[in-house]
Amino acid sequence: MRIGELSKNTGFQVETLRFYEKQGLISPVGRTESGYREYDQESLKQLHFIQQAKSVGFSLNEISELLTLRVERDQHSCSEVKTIAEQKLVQIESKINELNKMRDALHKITDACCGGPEPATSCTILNALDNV
Amino acid sequence: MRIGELSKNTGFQVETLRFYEKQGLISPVGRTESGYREYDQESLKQLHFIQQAKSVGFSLNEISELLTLRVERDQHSCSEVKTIAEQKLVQIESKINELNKMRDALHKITDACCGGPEPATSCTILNALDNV
DNA sequence: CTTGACCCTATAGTAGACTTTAGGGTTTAT
DNA sequence: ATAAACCCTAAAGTCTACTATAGGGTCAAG
Repeated sequence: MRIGELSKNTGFQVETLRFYEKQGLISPVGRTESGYREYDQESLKQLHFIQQAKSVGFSLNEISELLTLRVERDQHSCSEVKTIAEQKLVQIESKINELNKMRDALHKITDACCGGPEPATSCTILNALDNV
Repeated sequence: MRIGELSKNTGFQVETLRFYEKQGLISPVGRTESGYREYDQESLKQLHFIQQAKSVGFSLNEISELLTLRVERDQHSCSEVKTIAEQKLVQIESKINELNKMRDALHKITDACCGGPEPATSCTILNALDNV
């Protein structure tokens, strides 16, 4: 399968696939005489893996690490994999907490504002942002 | 007050202050003969405003917009301000939702993993990321 | 045998929010 | 008077994850 077909089968754009190759995430099985990349089912599987990993919040660097573990499964322990996953979980949760705090703070000052057509001369939102 | 003192009083790095000036967020009251920026209490207030706005999730572009409203309070209505705040609230909430989904998905596959010292040959996390 | 779809490389650009570098004046304390 | 600390500008670099551009081969169909 050439890159265009791989693109259709995975939803990743052709440029993205070449970019992922440069990042070391995937690589073609070989090249045709004319230099075209050739891919097989394994590439397809790897890209599905990448899609899934992205969807649960892993960065490309982290995915690269996970792909290594995936390929070298027998040389690595479950705990190694779980540790990475748990770290990501902590990161996601701390982002959620941060955003929750933002939402609450913003909610509070937004609720206090009348939102009416009158000039914002003493707008509670602007005032709230003023007073530290 | 020169830029170094403003930096100390606000916690923003000197380079960041100059960067903010380039972005149109702040500007010195004037310059000394030798070209040094000079700031007053208003700069301090603006930077506190910026800090607060950042802390509730506004981007620099949005803060720039808010600063304009802040300065031209009488020419703008409360509803203008509130609209911006509410839009941001919606954005923050949708980010939270997205992260919640990620957390749940990751939680599910992480919980299923034993996390033990055995090889990751049939690690449930790696498998989960494999199977779309 | 030519046209269009497809492929290649290398390099640059995008967004956001800064940080770093290079090169060079000014002020202040000793 | 000199060294440290501080200030200036312009331009380039950082990070993430791509996207776009320029310029140029290859393959299948008509």
